[in-house]
Amino acid sequence: MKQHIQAIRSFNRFYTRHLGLLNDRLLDSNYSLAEARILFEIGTRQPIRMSELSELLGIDKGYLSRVITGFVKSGVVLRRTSKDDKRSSNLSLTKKGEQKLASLQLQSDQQVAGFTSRLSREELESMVNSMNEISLMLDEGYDKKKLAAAVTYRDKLQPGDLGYMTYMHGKYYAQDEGYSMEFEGYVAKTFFEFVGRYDEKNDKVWLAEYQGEIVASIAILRRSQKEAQLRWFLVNPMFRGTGVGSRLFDMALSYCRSRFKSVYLMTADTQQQAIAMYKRAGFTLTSSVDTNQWGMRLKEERYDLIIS
Amino acid sequence: MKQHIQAIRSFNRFYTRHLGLLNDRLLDSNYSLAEARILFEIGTRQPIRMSELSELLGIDKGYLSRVITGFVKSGVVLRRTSKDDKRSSNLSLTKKGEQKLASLQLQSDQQVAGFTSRLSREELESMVNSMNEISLMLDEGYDKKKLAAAVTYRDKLQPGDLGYMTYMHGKYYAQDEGYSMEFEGYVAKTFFEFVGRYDEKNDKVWLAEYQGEIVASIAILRRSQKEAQLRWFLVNPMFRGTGVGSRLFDMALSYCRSRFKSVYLMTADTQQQAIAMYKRAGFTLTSSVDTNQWGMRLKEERYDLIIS
DNA sequence: CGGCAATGGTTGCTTTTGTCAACTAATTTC
DNA sequence: GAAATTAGTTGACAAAAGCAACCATTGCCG
Repeated sequence: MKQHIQAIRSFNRFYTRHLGLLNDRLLDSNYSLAEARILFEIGTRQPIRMSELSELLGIDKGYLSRVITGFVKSGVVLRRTSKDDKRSSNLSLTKKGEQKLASLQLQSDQQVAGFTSRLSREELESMVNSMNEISLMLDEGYDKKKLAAAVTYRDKLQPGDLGYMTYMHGKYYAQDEGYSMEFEGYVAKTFFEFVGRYDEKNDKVWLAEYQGEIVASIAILRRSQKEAQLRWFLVNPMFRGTGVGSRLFDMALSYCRSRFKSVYLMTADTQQQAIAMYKRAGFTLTSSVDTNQWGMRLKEERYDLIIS
Repeated sequence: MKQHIQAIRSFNRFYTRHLGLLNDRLLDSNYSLAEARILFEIGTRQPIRMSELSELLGIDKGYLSRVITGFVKSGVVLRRTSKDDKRSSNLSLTKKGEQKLASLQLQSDQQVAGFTSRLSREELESMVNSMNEISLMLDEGYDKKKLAAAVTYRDKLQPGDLGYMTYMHGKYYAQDEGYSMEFEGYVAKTFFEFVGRYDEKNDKVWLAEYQGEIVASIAILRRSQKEAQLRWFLVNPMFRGTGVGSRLFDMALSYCRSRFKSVYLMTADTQQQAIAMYKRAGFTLTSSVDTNQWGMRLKEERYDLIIS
């Protein structure tokens, strides 16, 4: 915790300096940082009221008023009294303002391009992902729902997916349950078998991704004409409680309903959270066997769901 | 490219605002942002010269001079003329300065803690990783060497490692060579077999990690009393050309030299970069078979190295 | 060695940036 | 329909920052 805070403060210092460098160069354009920010916001949100601007940028309304007056005088901004509320005025850019902004944007783009030119495509992508994550998490209204909203879903398997799923199983089961590494070998085996018999028409895998990385998985395998098996249901701890898991689960179940008469799954009795979800969906315990696997004593349980 | 730049600029705007919020609250302490930054730098780097400070923080030396004079007057900073160079002076904090800084730090810590309190441990960790990456890449002196310097190495297998290695094989071989998904299944199989016969005393795996994620791997498997096989040598594209690969390769080879009479490896003729490295180390081509695997026509080659 | 250029820092002067409070006009609330 | 609130303006002022001239010292080069 403590060291995380130090790391964050160190980043804040670093980025203060970095933004300082960016802004220094901006001064060539006859616009101050504050002016450029204001111009930019008017440009992207026009028409916008002054109070919104001042709120958005955290700038004093008195100061803002003067800057806007200057903009109006120099002909880059149009100020029109609002019809709904004669106290306030709507701000928008004039043709000239659009031009000024465009050249400012270009300059800014080039600057950023300059700072990132030494990065490879992979590095750049990775950095942009990092930036997106930080914005997301530090945003005022951030909560688990926002995180979940940044998740995308797909049901088409890509190279690397099975490996990543193996990784997740190995890592999280060891982390959460203390399973030994044999478990990961076992999972690798199930995937290997799966690749051999994979039948796209019947077997389905759904994946949830965040920033290009898999954060949750589930699969349905056809076991007979009527019966399917639910497998590899796993959610990255960071995404538990976000609804990502239940969304995948729903996708899988609704596929089962359209296609099979029954579904079963194997799990360990320690998987309380998942089991609760299974039960809520109507699954019932149909067998329970004591085993001594993956370095643990546990009950291997089978749950079945008969589809009405 | 274009959209990456937009994303970066968007992040810059976001963080400008974020830092603005942080700094507003800082003003309670009677220190301006600039003063706080100066105090902080003196505190962490003392003794420090004014020219260094001005360079470090990007602050005008005239302005800095005045701020320092103020600090000296209020008794938080000590200014002593340097012995080596009578033009410059060494700055350090007085007892009082240390105290002021400590309380400033505390305040700053609490502020950051406030902004991150809603994040879970996993989220916080993920965000800090992101911040570290950004600092690294935007740092002035950044190059591949710096990236490589942030890489750590280990030879102890952890849960998840084999899965992650499978993932890397599946993803990168598909991306770089166009291999089909069967290849990943095959790799999964080799790992599964490996877990079954893994003998810590003879078989070794080395992994390179960056921000807690595996970015390169290599392994040596004992095949007989005298012979070993080199396997799973793979480097994340972002880390190619950084020396991470050759470092792993050296580790593996030096283990072989201490333990076996010969090493062999299997590869495809398309792996030009890796093959060049093998040859440089003294490996020679000993067999080459045309195959039709993983959706490709390619030569499966065997390279051997006799250890003198 | 001497002279000129460069460096480290100070100071005066200036502009930019920002704050605060008082004020007007319009709108909302009760 | 009076009181409170909101949107924006303005004047006065202070803080923050930049610029250039300047001094003292040091480094460099013929």
